[in-house]
Amino acid sequence: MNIYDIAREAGVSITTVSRVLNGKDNVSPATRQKVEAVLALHSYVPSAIARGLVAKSMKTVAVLTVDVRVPHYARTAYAIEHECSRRGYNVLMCNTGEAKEAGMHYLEAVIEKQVDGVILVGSAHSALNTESRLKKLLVRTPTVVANGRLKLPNSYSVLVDDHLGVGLAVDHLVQKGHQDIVYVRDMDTESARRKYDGYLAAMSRHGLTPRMLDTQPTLAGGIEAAQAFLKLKKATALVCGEDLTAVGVLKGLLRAGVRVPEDAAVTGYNNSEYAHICEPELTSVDNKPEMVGLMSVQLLESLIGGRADPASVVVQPQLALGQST
Amino acid sequence: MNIYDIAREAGVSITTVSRVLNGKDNVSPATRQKVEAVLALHSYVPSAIARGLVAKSMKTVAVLTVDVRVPHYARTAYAIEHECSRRGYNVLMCNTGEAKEAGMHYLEAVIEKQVDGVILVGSAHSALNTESRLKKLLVRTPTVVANGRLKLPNSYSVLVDDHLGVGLAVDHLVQKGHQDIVYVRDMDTESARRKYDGYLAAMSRHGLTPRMLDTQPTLAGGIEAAQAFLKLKKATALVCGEDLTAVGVLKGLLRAGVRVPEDAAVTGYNNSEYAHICEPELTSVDNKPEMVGLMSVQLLESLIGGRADPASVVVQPQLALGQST
DNA sequence: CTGAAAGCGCTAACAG
DNA sequence: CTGTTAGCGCTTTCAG
Repeated sequence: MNIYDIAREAGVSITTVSRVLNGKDNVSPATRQKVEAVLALHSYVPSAIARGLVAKSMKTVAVLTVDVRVPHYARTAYAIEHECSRRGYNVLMCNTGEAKEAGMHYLEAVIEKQVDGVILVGSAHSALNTESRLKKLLVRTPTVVANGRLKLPNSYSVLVDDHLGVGLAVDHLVQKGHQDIVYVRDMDTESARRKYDGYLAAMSRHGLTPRMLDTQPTLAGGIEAAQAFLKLKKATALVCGEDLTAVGVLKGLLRAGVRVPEDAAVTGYNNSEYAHICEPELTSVDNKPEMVGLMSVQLLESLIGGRADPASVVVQPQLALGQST
Repeated sequence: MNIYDIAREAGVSITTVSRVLNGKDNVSPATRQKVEAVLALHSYVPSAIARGLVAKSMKTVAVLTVDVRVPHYARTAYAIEHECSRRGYNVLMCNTGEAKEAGMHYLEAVIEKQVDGVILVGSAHSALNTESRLKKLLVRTPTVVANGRLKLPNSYSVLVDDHLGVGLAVDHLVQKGHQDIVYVRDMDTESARRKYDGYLAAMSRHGLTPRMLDTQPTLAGGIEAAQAFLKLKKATALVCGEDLTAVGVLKGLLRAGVRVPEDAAVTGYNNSEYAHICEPELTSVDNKPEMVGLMSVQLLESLIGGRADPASVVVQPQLALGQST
């Protein structure tokens, strides 16, 4: 059942049907009614593909995350989808994993589908910068990177000031009287580097000596970090790069009989559900994924619309206090 | 840059370019090479929209969940996307929320886009059964419901045996010596009803008296349930309908100084990350979202392919032991 | 092995 | 207000 069938059945031209379909006003009430009756009778659904061919747009944007199962990405992706939907776009979800090849593969697929824009979530995607094909692939497609950067002429970023974020955690601990604050480094992305730099800067600002423990961003990684922490002399607080790691640290400390926050304080990052599930609840840096998602879509649409002065945006994180500090 | 430009530049017909693009074998090596050179030179990307118009398929499926931020849905959606991608499909992500209207709205949008199929995740979508438009909307679109049902001729389900799942939890508690096992009911979906029925059946099977507490599927809801539980006389265990609720219950018990599992045992449902984050870790029913996602895609593709005998599938949950029982 | 021509379902000038 | 006519970029007969 296509527009021709409808036109024939209503005894009008396809142009008229198209006009009714698109709510144009240059159709007489009588004709409109006649056409609408036929439309309703068959529950007619126009083909967005055919429309897309003409309009060169399917009103679709692609969102690439490493893995939507990671709560922080899920929140960002949700916010993006929500805002896109509000603006009449649908969202293609892509879980790229860590491998660059997979990311490129997804990009190729969605570029073929002529998505109106692409949002890359997470600084893990910065690795794509080394792909020479990338430039050619994305020349015609507006791209926004949420919390990362891409060196391309038509790509912009929404960045979270992670440097400041970790600083907030350190300042808070110092204010609580801590001096020997250890950083638990758990990832190796661009964003993770900004966090660590933020820690170093904050410690130096307070005239304190930085110390760092390396581990994995998992529960087990956190537990190991806690064990390592307990062997350090007179360290009293841990600043973690991820909530999950912080929860692991908490577990490790509690299992060793260390009281939190009395004997040791812990901070997390992301202020995810994880931070609220554990007991005591974590003090964590809220890096505003909903805001980042919203801004990303705003930025993307201004790029799609070819509007002037799209500028990269920086979101300010906030410290969310829990009982772990 | 379209197929005409390539054809002109390579000095061949568009038909030949199309053949090269699609890897057909009826092209001479020389011609193929010539065309491929031009293709590569311009990093040519064919338009999936134009192809879609001819093929009447964009190799896309829509996945509707209430909210991807819920870990269980995120895991299911991830599994679906992963499997779809493997089979050459892209996935449209839709967060419908609880309202039926929103669900219908998303369905209309993706049906217009001629998705090859739709996967509805979660029994919350069963509410759509009351929508009369639904039937007309989905007549031509293969539909799979993951953990729910839709009364439509061309829709099939992948169901989790939640009745059995809760039964496993009860059996385990009974085996541990518990008699007074309370059910914490936290949702009102089809799946939640199956869980409660499973509880009742299991209790009756063991000749025990069922008791039930009603609350919300949130941390706060769990905490309230724990408080209510403590007022009951001689109850020693709680079976919860969701991990998040169970974590709340745990929190409530620990805060009241009740030791888990010594004084009271708790089980969750979903075996999500939540279950592992809390201390002690939860014994939880693993309802296999990855398996459900995989089966859903398999089923959907057999529907799309018009293959014979697609049948609804039932997945068996398993009990994942933690330290909370 | 190669190309001409028709058409997928729709929108958009351009005439009436 | 309405219809005719071209495409949008591609695949697919059907002839050579």
